[in-house]
Formats: sequence, C-alpha cells, structure tokens
Amino acid sequence: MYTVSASNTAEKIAVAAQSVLVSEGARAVTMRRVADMVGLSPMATYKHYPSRQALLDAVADRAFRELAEGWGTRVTGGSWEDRALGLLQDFLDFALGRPHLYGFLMTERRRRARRFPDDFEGGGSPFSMLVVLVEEGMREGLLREDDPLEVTLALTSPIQGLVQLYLGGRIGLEEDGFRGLCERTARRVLDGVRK
Amino acid sequence: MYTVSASNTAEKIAVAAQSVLVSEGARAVTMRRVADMVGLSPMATYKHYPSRQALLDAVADRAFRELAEGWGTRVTGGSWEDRALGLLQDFLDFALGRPHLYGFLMTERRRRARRFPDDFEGGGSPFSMLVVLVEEGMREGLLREDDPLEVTLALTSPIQGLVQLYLGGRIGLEEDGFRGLCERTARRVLDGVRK
DNA sequence: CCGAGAGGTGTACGACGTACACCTTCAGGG
DNA sequence: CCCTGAAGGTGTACGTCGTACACCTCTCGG
Repeated sequence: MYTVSASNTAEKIAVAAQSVLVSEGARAVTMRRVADMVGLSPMATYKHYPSRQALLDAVADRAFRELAEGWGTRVTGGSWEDRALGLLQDFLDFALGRPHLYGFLMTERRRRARRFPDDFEGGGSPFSMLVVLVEEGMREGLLREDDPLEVTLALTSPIQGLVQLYLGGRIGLEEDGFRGLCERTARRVLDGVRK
Repeated sequence: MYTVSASNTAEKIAVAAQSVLVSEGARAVTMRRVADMVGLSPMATYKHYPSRQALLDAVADRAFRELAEGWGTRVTGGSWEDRALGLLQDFLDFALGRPHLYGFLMTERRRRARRFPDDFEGGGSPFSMLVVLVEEGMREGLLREDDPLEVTLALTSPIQGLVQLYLGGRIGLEEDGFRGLCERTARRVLDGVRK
C-alpha cells in the first residue's frame, strides 16, 4: 500500500504559490507571502520544499499537468486546417489568458525539457499534437514532404515570437486584433510569402 | 555652446552596468556592485540615476544605439534572398553572441516601443531593414502582394520564437545546427509548407 | 515507554534597493 | 571678498528577501 496523497500541506503551498504566480508573476511569489496564505510560518515551507526554486519547479510541474488536460478540446473534428487553427486558439487562450504563467513556463524556466521534439515535455502538449497533425497532413498529401518536427516548429515558432512581442507590449493591438494577426501569420506560413 | 559630454561619471556607471548585464544578466546588476566597479559608494550612483530601473533603462538605450550601428553590415549586395538571409545572420549573431543582453532587451523590457511597425523603435533595426527589403521584393514581383509589415513579422517572428526556445535550453542543438534550423525555417516560411 | 522522525516555530544573517542627513568643492553674484 | 547654492560624494539605516540554525512538539512503531 502506498500513500495516495503524502501530505496535502505541500499541495496547499503549491496551490498558493501558483495563484500568486498566475495573478502577479513569479517575482511576487515570496516564501513569506506564500506561507502566510497557507497559515504557516515562512520556515515551515522549507519542510516541504528545500528552496524557493524547488517550490517554483513544483508549481511548474503542476501547471504543466493542468494545462495538458485542456489541449485539443476545442476542435476535435473538421478539416485539417480547422483542427490546426483550433490548436492555435488553444495555445493563444493559454498565453493571453494567463500571461504571467506563460512567461514563467516559457521564458524563465531553464533546467527542464531538452530536445525540441519534446517541447512541453509532456506528451499532451499542443506541440506534440500538432506534430501528429502535420504527419497526417503529409500522409494525406496536404503538406509538402519534409521533416515533420521541423515543419511543426515552423508553424509554432511564429506564434511564440508574436506572443513574446505582444506580452512585451510591443504590438499595439487589442486581443482580438492580435488573434487575427496570429491566424493570418499561420496562413502565411502554410502558403508561403513567395510568389 | 552646449555641453558635449555632461559628466562621464554617469557614462562610466552605465558602461559598468552594461558589462555586468552582458556577461551575467540583469539580475546580477546590483547598485552596490556597479558602484564598486566604478570606485564609488553605492549611494553615489543615485546622483546620476534616480533608481536601478532608470539605470537599466539607460543601459538599454545605450545597447540599442550600439546595436543599430552593426545591422546590415554583413551583406549589402547579392540577390534578394542573400540579403534577407544576411539580416537573419546579423540577428542571430546578436542573439547568440550576447544572450543575456538579448533576453534583457527582448523579454524584460516593458515600457518602451509600442506599435509593432517600430519594433526596435530605432529606424536602424533589422526589422525595419527587412520591411524595406520586403517592400522591394513585392515591387519586383518576388513576393506575393500583401501587407509588408505583417509579412515582415511572418519572417521575423519564427526566428524570435526559435531563439526563445534555444536560449531557454529547449533545443538540443549546437549553435551551428541551430543556425541551420533557423535558415531552413525561414525558407519554409518563404515557400510555404503546404503542397 | 521511548526514541525518532515529521512538521512547526522564532531568531538571525547577509544581500538587496534606497531614504536621509550630512559633507566637500567650486563657480559666480552681492 | 564672502556667501550661497548646486553638483557630487559619503555613511548609516530601514524594510524586504531567501534561508541557516537551534529549538519545540506531536505521533507512532519497537
């Protein structure tokens, strides 16, 4: 018999940390503040996580797991293009709906996830789902024969670049306008900009 | 008659801050450390910059100005494609050669540069140079008629996305391999991934 | 019963940004 | 000539942060 939930105090701490991270960003996640939210002294946190960094790592893992459940739920049928753009919407929902979390997971996190095929390390990332879709597209003759992983990168990286600009305040568009820009950009990659 | 260099102490401070930023990142730029490098007490810094944030802003401005001098020097002639890929190389030289500075200017900086046509706010950014090239490409019938700004974004944002992944340690390639990936990705955007 | 580990506490240290009061130097107007 | 005020520099101190450390107090298996 193994313990199902070792100690939910650790979980409570992670939940508190995650809520601060989501609403105010990683800088706002202080040990004292998190401990306070859970009703503990700051040092009690260290009985569950050896350091702030370890706590943030745990939060990252939690967040990844939660996110993995939501991917690909928007559009499950329809044309190849509909499904691809559905994944795009899922990704933008996350990036624009939880910008602090996005910034934390995408730009601050080092240490994890190597080898770009993994991207989000879990199997259920939008990246890996798109890889499957790209392979399908090649089989069906919709896409040019090419390295599926690199083609997927060609489709995802422009969105990541645009989101980076948008969240950095460098694109003067409302959210709807920005979503439109992302979709147009995705189509340009599909069809090429060359005559 | 106007002052040519108001006070080079302020400049010395900025230079010191910049060197720390370039070699170790923005987090490592502390007032005490910078002051020490210049041979001042920490509080003396505040006679020249009202806050750490203001100092970092000044460093960002310096860095932008320095960078603007180097763009587009690599390839001035050759085919349209050669010149476009030359700008790509310039950009990668910067991003991979000074990763901390890149991260600071591209992801940490808020406050500045709105309206994506500006991008790097100066006229001499690789973005604005590429806009010119894209407009030329459209005039000459090399590129499909389209919004030049958005087409330029379609060409630059994948690179930014890839660099973000690479600097985040999420792409398991050596620098040369990564540069190759960037070039192949740029070509995929030019030609489209669709059959 | 007891001893150990799990979980909790308060105190304290060193780093940080920076407010504040103070000092020095020096140019220029009375 | 003094005297004033700005420009530039100093040391001290406060509040915040991560976290090391010594300590306490349950609970439970031997």
